[in-house]
Parts: sequence; structure tokens; C-alpha cells
Amino acid sequence: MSEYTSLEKIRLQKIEELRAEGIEPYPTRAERTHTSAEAIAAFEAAGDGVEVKATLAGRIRATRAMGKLSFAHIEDGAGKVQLFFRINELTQPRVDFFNKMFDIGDFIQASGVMFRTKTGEATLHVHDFKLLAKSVSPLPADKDVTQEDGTVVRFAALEDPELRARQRYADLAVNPEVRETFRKRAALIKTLRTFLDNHGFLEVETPILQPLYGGAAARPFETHHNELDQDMYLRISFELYLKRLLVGNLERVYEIGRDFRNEGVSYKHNPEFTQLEFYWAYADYLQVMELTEQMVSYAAEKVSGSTKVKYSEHEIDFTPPWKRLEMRAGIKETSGIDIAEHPTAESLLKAILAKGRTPDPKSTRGKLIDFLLSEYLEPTLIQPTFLYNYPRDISPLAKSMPGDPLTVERFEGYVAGFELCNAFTELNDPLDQEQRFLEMGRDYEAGDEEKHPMDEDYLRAMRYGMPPNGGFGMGVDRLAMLLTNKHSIREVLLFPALRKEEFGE
RNA sequence: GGGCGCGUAGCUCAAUGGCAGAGCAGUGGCCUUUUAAGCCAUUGGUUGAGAGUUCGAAUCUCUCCGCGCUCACCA
Repeated sequence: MSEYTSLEKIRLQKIEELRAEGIEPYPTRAERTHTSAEAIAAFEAAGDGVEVKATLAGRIRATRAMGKLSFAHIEDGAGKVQLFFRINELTQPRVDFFNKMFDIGDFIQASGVMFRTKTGEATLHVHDFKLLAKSVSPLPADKDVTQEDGTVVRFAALEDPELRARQRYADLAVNPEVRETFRKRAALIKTLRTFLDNHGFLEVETPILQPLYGGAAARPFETHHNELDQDMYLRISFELYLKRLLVGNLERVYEIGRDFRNEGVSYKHNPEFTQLEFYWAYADYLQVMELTEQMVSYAAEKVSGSTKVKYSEHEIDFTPPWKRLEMRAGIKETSGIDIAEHPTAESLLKAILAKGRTPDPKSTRGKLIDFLLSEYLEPTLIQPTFLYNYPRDISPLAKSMPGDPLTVERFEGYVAGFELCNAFTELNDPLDQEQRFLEMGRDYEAGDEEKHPMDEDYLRAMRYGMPPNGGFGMGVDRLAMLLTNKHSIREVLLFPALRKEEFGE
């Protein structure tokens, strides 16, 4: 345990004094009749001369002592309300007791009658009060005031992004808009569930701890089961397990849960993130496209109140239909390179080098196309756009287009210049799938660390027969960013991954 | 992992080679309708850690730690 600061020592001293006076600083039970918002609403609704009694409970956020009277603001889950202490009802020693022993950050219970102050604020006139929990460490100091025009001005807010993420509890305690962000996030996830439930999808849970990983090109976290003496992996996607369920005649399934990828961290990547995947029997990627724009616009409407949301300097319009752009055309338009004219990696690499760009020279053709996509096309895709038809060699689980074996029926949804979702007409041919795994295995030999291992059980499932189907995956955190106007994934994760903190011994 | 930047009181920030400061928070006092309450007084620092240069380092150099931005990576 680290040393207490001088401010903390003063508060610890107060705790001792309270106990010496027979006052428990952490009493077991609390009472309240109204939340702050309920008390104010009841007061506003009551007619003149009607007394509104209330017992409130919350955390002290500001105090203003004036000798024979004191004001304080407390905050609870519903908002803030002002308390008014006066010697007439409480006696001077009780007012002094409040001023001396209560600090910002303490939890208090106060009973009294609602009234309006000279400045018009609905306030609890306190007749009795009680400490509910003493705060030892001062919250990161923060004061704000709502001005007459309704704007909130914040003074000395807690802003350090590291501290805010590491001590999210303090961030939440002092920054109400952070609480609002996470309420919106919860609403988003609930909305996605409702939408899929209403469309006949069954929510399922598949293993997070897996003997073999797959379904995406990513490096996994590895762990070990002691009793089984077996290496295990944290899943990098849900895909292969959800598609096993289609074999089992569950026609529409979805899962919302955590994926883990042992890779870099950035404003749009966290090592664990929330993924939504669904698989839809007898549908293809075009039907999935339509369901996607419906689902996302529905979520935007429910969470933000409109299918148009402000993001940075843009207004993103999720109203269907979204723009559809064939990937080849989009790349040609933005980079000037027509990938169809370059059927080999060598030829395409030459064309890119001629532009003065330098991709990894060992890249496959698919990787080069992806390079063009992210370098030229992706930043231009601000409004929701479906890019469709992808090269086969970077899509080992997607079905080829009839008559064009090198292209697969796949789309990705882009918004605000980043990838939001990824979907395809799923490969359901077990022999083709085995071939793709083998190709991936060869790439793996060549040193790529992100290739699919052969999943024999998945192939066994496929051999029983899998209905044709469309599959879909979406980064829920990224959608949460879009709907809350946040520009880092850390802002929509309560506890984002951070380097381990060193505490003194 | 590479590049750039940042780290000063509990919080937000000054001080660019010459006495480490302000506002808020805290502590003591005055104050019966305040709301960033006000007024008077006052506490609080190993300037992220360590080493070096210098008469003198928050400031310059090096190493380390942490964070941010960015590149790579992330089909």
C-alpha cells in the first residue's frame, strides 16, 4: 500500500473522530424515498402550498458553507440536486458538524422538504441527515455549473486519458457524460438483440476457450488447461462454431460476445473486443447487406434518436439504402489501378511501386489488394458504404461467385473511414473448404503467422451438409464509437487494455 | 516494434538554465438563499525514476517507466 497523502490523512482522522463520537462512517443500511430527479419532478408537479417530503441519498459533489447555513449539491444515479442546511431546523452544532466532517465525495442521506431558493432552484430543505459512506481519497477535483442557456461549463475536469481509463471508477464518478456513453452502449447492445430476436434469430453461446482457433486471420492468445494437460486458445472469432450450428438445423443463430486477438492496440483495436456475428440459412450476401443496413439504422434510431448522427465534423446518415461500391471499381477510382488487369501478385506489385508506394514485397495478390483498399479507398468512405466482391485468397471461408472462381461473394461495411462489418455468402462445400485450409496451411509454412490451422472437426460437420447461408460479423465497439461520437475504442470500453501498473511494495 | 510528443501540488495548468507558482480542492477564521459563492489567512512538491553536463537543471544530454498521436501490424 502506498503512503496516504496529506488530504487522505485528514479524512482518516475524521473517520477516527466520527467513531469516537459513536458515529459509524460506513453504516450498513440506507434509506431513500426519491431519486434526485423524482424529488424535483414531484416538487414541480405539486401545487402551491403542497409539501413534498423526501429522503435523498447520493454523493456530495460541491459544498458552500456560509456560517449559519450551508448549501451542497449531491449526485445520484438520476442527476444532481441541491441540499440546504440551516441552523433554524438543524441547530448550529449540526450545521457545523456537516461543514466540518463531510467532504466532497462522501455519500450522504438527507431528509426534508422540497422548496425553491431565491435563485429558483428546486432544493431539499434538510431537516435531518446522515453519513452513508466516508470517502478517504479525494475524487479528482471537478466542478461544473449549468449556465442559464443550459450549457455545462466544467472547471478542472479529469482529462488525462490514461488516468481516466485506468481509474474508470473515478472517471465515471466525476464525468457524467462518461456514464451516458456507457448507458448508450448498453442500449445499443440491447437494441441489436431485439432486432435479431425479432427477425427469428436464436441467441447462442459458443466456447471462448477453444482447442483450436479459427474464423479470422489473427494471432490468438494461448493458455493451458492443467487437468487435461492441453493447450487452449481464446477465440479469435465465433464463425466456425456458429456455422456448425447451421449443420444442426438451427437456421438463424447469432452471438454477441468477446473476441480476443493477440495483436496491436490502436484507436480502433483492443486485444479483447465485442463482436456480433450471425448466420442465416438460405440467405446470400445481398440479403445480409439489406439486413445490415436495417439493423444498424434501427440501432442508430433507438440509441441516438435519429438515423443521422454527428461524428466528428461529419453527419453520418445510416438511412437505408447505403451506397454500394464494387471493390474493384472503388480501387480503380481512387488509386488508378485496375486490379483486373493484374492477375498476378508480381504484376500488381509493379503497378503499386510505379505509384511510389511500398507495400511488403512478399505480399500475396490479396494482400496487395488490401493494401490498395486501406491506402486509397478506405479513407474516402465516410458515409456508410458496402464494398463488395473480394479476392478469394484473402477470404478462405467465403464462397466464390458463380463463373468467377477468383472472386468471392463478400462485402465489408465502411463508415467514417473504418471497417465496421464484414460478411459473405458462406462457403458450404466441404471439399472446397478443405482445399482452402490446405492453401492457408501453405501460406502458414511460408511464415505468415495469421493463418488458419486445419479444423478437422469443422470439416466433419460440413460433410454432413450445411445449408447455403449468409454470415455477418461486426465490431460492436466500433458501432458504439460511431453512435457516441467517440474517436477511440478506449472511450467505449469501461476497462480498456493498459500496461500493468506498478504499485509500490 | 519504429517515429514524434507529453509527464510539475489531489485536479487543471504556469514557470525554457537563475528563489518551483496560480486557480480549484484542503486547513483556520468571517458570513442566514448560495451555486466556480465571497472575503482574510494558510498547508501542500524527491518537477515520472535514475544518471550526466553545469557555479546552478522542471528546463540541456543519456537510460528506464508510463501515456498520447502516428506508422507498421490488424484479410
